[in-house]
Amino acid sequence: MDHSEATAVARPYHHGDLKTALLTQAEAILERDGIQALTLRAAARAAGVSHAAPANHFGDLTGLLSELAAVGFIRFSAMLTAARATGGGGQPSGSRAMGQAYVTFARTYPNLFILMFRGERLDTTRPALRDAMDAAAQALRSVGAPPAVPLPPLQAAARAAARWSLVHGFAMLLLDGRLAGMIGSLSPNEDADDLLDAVLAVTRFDG
Amino acid sequence: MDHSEATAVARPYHHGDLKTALLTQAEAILERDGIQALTLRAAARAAGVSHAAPANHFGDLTGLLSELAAVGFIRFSAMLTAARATGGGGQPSGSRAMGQAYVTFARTYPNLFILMFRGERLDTTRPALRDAMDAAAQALRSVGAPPAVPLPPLQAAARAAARWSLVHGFAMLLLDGRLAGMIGSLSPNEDADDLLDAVLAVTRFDG
DNA sequence: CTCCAGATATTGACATTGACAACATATGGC
DNA sequence: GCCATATGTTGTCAATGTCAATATCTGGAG
Repeated sequence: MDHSEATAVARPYHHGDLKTALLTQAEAILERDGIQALTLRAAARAAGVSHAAPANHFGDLTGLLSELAAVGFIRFSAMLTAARATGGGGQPSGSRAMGQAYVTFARTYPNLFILMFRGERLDTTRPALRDAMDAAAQALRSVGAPPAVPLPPLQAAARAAARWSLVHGFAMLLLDGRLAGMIGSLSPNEDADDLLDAVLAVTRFDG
Repeated sequence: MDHSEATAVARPYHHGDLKTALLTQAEAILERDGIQALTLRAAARAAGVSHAAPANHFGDLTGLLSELAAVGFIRFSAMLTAARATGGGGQPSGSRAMGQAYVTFARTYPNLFILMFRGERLDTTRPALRDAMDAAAQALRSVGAPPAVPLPPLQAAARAAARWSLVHGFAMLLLDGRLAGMIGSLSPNEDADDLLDAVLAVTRFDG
């Protein structure tokens, strides 16, 4: 990996690990300046390479965004899995902890989260993205203790979809500022986390 | 409104109702070709005017998208209000009917719905958009019968946020294809509407 | 060790777009 | 009737995605 010297003076023709560097810079641009500022050329500039260099690693802009979303899904899966392990003691096997982790991820990496869940500009046939999404889906699916008596498929699917929809909708509305009014009307010492706690406490999936 | 003839042969220098025409064409482009195809110049072409004409009515691209989102919110409010009136008899004052109307709107105008709920490219300080969003928020807020004994603010906010998050998250995940696997695993004669019905039936907000 | 095929990076070009400036034309109030 | 203003056009510029042609490096076959 290390080519002795010649790394500092005149940068070598080949970068060495440009794909990783581009993804790192792309995420920095995404969170600092927004999705509209995340262009192939901006990532290339940030990495110190020519404007066409990214094409070798990602093909087109969709490729770069898809690989970046894959990075996000891997990180997302790790956070969800860690939350399930930590909040293990609870009744619905870490369901609350995972809901909080879901929203925490969205608030920590807001633009990345939106990119991940906006299929529009993603190519889900890319293996890296497909695999990362599968991992995240599996982490999510492991929520909720299996009921004593097995439910009919529609009921089981409904509970899973309802749990996911609740936290996903909350995260999306929060990121878009749609809950700002509601949060502003609470006590001054209550914030979005408290609202989420109350939402999770108030909602039951046992129709 | 009608300037006798001279409308058919050589189009007059002034369009007459260009703002409306541009919005109509913009929505057609949005739903037919996707958000990335909705450009100022494409809308101008579709309306048969020069590439810089839209600037007179919308300023910049954000202006066009914001006005289009406003049109969407007005239509959205009308659908929600109609659903509440129709499904009135139910227990939680049309809550189920409004949830279904919410998702029906999203499925009928998917790209418009996503545009409306992606603040990124919208200017919510535009009066038209601000007003339309306020109307929609009020239509949504009118869901759920006020409880017999008034709840503490956090509880009340939590129920409202939970209802909204549930249907919004379902709509978003559905539009993004994230529920496709779940729906595919149901009976062949069950679809997204059935899953939504089951989700709404299974979920209670009475923690 | 040599050499070359492929991977990696650069340069240059082109069409498209958003935005702006300068100008043309129609409209409505006085 | 006349002009301030709204509305529409033409021309231009920088930025971007994408492609083609070219340059440079790397690793393995011989």
